Amino acid sequence: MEIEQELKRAIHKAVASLGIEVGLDQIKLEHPADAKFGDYSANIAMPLFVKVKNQKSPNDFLQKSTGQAKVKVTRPQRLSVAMAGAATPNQSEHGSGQESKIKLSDIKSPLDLAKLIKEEISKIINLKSSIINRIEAVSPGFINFTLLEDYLIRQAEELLSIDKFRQRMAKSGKGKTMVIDYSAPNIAKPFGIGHLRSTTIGQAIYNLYQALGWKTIGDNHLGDWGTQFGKLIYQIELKAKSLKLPPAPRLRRAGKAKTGELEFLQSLTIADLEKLYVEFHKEAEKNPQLEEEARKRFKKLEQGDKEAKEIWQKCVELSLKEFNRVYRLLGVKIDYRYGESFYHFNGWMEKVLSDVKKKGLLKKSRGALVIELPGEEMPAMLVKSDGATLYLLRDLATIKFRMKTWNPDLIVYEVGADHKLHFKQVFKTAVMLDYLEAKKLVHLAHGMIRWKRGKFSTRKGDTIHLEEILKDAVKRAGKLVDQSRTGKGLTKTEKEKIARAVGIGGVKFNDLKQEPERDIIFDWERILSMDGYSGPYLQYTYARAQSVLYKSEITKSQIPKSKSQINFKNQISNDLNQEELSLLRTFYRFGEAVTVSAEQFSPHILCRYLFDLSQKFNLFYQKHRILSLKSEAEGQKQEGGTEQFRLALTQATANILRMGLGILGIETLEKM
RNA sequence: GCGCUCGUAGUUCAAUGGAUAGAACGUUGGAUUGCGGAUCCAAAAGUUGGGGGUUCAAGUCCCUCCGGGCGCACCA
Repeated sequence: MEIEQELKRAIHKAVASLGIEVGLDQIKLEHPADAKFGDYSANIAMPLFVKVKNQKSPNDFLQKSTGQAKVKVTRPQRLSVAMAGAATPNQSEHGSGQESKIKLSDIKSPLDLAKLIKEEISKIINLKSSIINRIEAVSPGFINFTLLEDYLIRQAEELLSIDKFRQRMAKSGKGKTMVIDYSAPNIAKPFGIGHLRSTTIGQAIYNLYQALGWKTIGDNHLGDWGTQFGKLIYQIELKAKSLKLPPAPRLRRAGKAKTGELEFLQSLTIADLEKLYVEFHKEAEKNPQLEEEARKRFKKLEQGDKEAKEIWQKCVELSLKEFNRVYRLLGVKIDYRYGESFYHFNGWMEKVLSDVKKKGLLKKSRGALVIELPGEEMPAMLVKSDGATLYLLRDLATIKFRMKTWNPDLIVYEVGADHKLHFKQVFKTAVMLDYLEAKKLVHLAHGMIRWKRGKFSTRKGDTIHLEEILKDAVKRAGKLVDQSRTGKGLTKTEKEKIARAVGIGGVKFNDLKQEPERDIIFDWERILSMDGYSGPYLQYTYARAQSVLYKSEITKSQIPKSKSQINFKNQISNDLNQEELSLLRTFYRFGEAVTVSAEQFSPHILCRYLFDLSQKFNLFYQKHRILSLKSEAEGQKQEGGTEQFRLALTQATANILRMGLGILGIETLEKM
């Protein structure tokens, strides 16, 4: 990554020495899609050419540049060009006896300018020729850089030790703290497929920032407070009444806790709660009065009613049991679990309300407490007209709490796109209350998993349980292991472990490989797919690489800990072949893939990278022998250097896959 | 109605404003007395929803139309 900065500085200097001023931040480098164009490419000559041309007739330039200023407002980069005239001091300052044959004024095309810049860059970069092999100016005006093989090899060597590489990667985020709010299933509702995205993407973002050296704090903001409990309480009361069961707390006080409503409560499962919730909504459709009843029950709960609290608690218990099962299956562990109720029981919402009052922002509207947001039609509602709280208030309380507890540089919400408006309101309000600056708040809104017709609705009961999918995935993976040719020598427990890692890894990867914001149409086959661009493909590549490394030790009877000591030094006797080179050219971009994934909150970028690497490795593997053959006569053996070198390539690939998959929350297997 | 968002091969998706729009699945054909065939290679497949504009350069930015999705205070 340092190389990129260095190149940019060189280009900047080169351009300046031609008497053209551009900001360093306006120099852009990219990796050309086609490897024949080198490793880095700069397009600076093309926009500059236009500017340089226009400067020739001053009037023209004025018109053009003002006209463009208008257009460019929306663009991030704006070129400011101050071209030196023929006899400015600028020119003489840089002009030496070595001045290029082509003059700036003679330039006819972007390509000419690119050539001119290239000449200047060559002068600068020649001094550090241990990095760049070739610089070319090509039509229509790109300047392409090809890295030196030696440099690529040095980069690859860094990857031979995972620990060292991790330390290096963790430099950029030192001292920064991020809180990420993810998963957040709702109590008394099943852990549906909708929460898969928040959980896997959120965990990946968490891991990405951690890899970059941030202090990361994961907080599972459970939906364990709110009017939905009013609905459940109502429905449970109704059921208990129809069973002629007296309310629980009274019985308990009377020492007869084993019967009645309490027993009914004890007998409930999460599936029952789900059913009750759906039943409520069915009834409420016919009789809107029920919504009112539910609101009353929630208000009772919020005011501390014992009976209501008992039912609530039971619901929380039941749900947590289910959630923990799913998290265990997923292999996800979230640092904290401050649910919404935490902010009720600890008085955080009152604190927020008093802040609002102090700022003079509290308004009453149709009996409810709201804040008016400048530029927004709708005010943000904090408290309902009946005095019960709303989730916006709880989210504000959450921000206040998180700032006080961790003082993070960034708070990320991995929550579905259907909450966009909500978070817009939350963020705006939090800034108005001076809790933090707007730039510290990010809503990473993932698209919905939905049917062809529309989104899943818990209210109608048409959810798909995540647990069911995960179990199915493990089952399918199990079948694959049985069929696999290497599966034969494995024990039953080994097979089970593999099936689990492959099944769960497959589901997770499937969710991560797509850009987060787009909707996903639910497709049973797709979510369980295990070939092509999939988790198991990457896992397979890793296992294959490990297998080669393992064998290399057996044949050479090396001790295991020497594995990571394979190195490139003085090992290359021949020219690199195309596949070796393409691996080397992929290796050094790993850190960049991690950084970009994190910055853009897009794990799919890392997914792409890892898949690309795997494809390249598999092709390399197919075309070239890594280990020398024992049976071959001494003289015919691969030269030792080649084997060492290829083993190092294999080791680097395996290490990247292990780190990368680790970040994605996917297990790697030594055998599968 | 208003706001946000998406529309790319048969399907599912990529593509920091750059070069010939790339993958995977599916289809067709091929590869192994060698390190794991859960692999690899090749081929066919595209008017990037339509139209206009900005730009040296547009799938990408702007406008407009069409089509899907999400949201629009007393659920979360």
